[in-house]
Amino acid sequence: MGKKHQGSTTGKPDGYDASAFPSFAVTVDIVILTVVEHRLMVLLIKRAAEPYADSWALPGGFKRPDETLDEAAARELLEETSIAPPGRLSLFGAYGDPNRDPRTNVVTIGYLAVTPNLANPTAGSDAAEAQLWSVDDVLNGKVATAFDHTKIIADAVTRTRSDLEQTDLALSFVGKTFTVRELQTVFEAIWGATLEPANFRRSLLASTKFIVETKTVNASGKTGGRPALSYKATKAWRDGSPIRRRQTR
Amino acid sequence: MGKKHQGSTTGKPDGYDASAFPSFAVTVDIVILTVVEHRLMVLLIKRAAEPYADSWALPGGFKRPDETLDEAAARELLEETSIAPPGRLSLFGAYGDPNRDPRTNVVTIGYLAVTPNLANPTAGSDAAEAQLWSVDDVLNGKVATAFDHTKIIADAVTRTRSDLEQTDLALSFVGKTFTVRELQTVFEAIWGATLEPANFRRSLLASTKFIVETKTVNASGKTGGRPALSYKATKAWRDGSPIRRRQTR
DNA sequence: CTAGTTTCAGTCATAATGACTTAAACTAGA
DNA sequence: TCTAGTTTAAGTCATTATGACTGAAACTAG
Repeated sequence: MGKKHQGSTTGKPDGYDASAFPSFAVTVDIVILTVVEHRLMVLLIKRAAEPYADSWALPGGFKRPDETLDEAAARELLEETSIAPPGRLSLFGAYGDPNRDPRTNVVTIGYLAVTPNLANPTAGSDAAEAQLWSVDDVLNGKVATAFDHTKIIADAVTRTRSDLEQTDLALSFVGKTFTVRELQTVFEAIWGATLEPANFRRSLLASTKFIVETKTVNASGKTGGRPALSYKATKAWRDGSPIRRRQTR
Repeated sequence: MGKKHQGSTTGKPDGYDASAFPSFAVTVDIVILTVVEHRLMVLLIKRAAEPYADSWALPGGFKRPDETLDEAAARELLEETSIAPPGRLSLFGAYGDPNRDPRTNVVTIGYLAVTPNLANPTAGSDAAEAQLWSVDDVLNGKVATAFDHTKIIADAVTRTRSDLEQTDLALSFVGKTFTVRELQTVFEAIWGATLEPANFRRSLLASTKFIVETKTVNASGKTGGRPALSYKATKAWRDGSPIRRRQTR
């Protein structure tokens, strides 16, 4: 605690002089993830204007002075994608590199949203502008993204991988009822791993039941094989995921 | 994707008109944690000026336009506490509620820093202004904090509890060499739990060695008992903590 | 009716964990 | 100097969790 402080101990201005500190634009960017056909996908929107015209960008926009960051994220999600407030909309990062936006100083807050594999996620009046992309392709640079959005998506995926093990995030990727295989597909797609179906099932149905059978019928386009039972999650998942990521030793 | 977008698909301005979007001050606030005598402590600075004069606040300050958020956090940490760049300085949250600062629109980014239990952490020329407080006391409202800093500290602690299980964060709380008991104290203080010393030791020294003995002597003010061996961490910790938090079933 | 596929269920050996017990090495006081 | 108390280190045992399989059950497609 050697150095002396200037005025306020927090460095914030004592008075109201708005010109005494640099000003920034603040935006929220939303990483919407879903699993489609065993692949983790992210929703991106094609930019029409410069900079980064024709590049693919995360949905998002400016925070307003009279709303919280959470509210801004929920509002932008609805405005730009028509996706209803999902069960989960969580902040995972902040990005403020000086030149991340060539126009002005923009600090953006990254939010993570997850939706079940919708029947036709990109269908809509703006279908041509919004599209699901494979996360692998985005992170491998096969998709031209705007700003530092590749980095933001990478961080969101890292958080998602971790939250799979720590929370009940996996349930956000499936519907209210689901089959064991559907759940396993989520873990496999996000972790990029293959799990033993029998062991996976056992972990969910061990002494502490993480899922219980339901009578609902699952109408999936099956290709053959024994029909899967339909399950729903119990509250046990609140205390941590039953599925552990196997560390590569 | 129902609603139409106005101009830019990301909601960012197409031109350069700085008045087209609301401006904010952006600050970084740093939660510095350490463990002293079995208790998790946080470093706070007494505010001299309004608002919240005489309240206790997190060290922090304004981000400059020409620096990254990480750089701003490192700079403010050094300026306000003279703490050298710690091994870890990680972003854990962002706070932008409309009225969190009564003077102007301030969005703050929360950073977590951790230091070993220094011999005399608050000693220095400004000792009267900076002080370690028990995290429990802060979260129980026994300390008058400025702004929404109690909430920020709570989030930092939540992240710390989680990172203890996921990363090698625990090592940041101790020196380069340490005793098994010192490490256990860190886990116990942060998780608010008691661990079996024998099992704790076994987890660290199992087939995969997370710590190895060193020849250095630990000069701690002992009160009696068998002298503890000195250990240092191995790289095995990179793949996840050997100590798991026991879920309260 | 048969082959193929997928879900569901069980076995077995090994690893990890919680709860203890015991030994070792020191300090402090009688 | 001896003894009680304390702390670290090390070992035991039963239970649970996990990886790797095997096999039965229930469907589809030809």
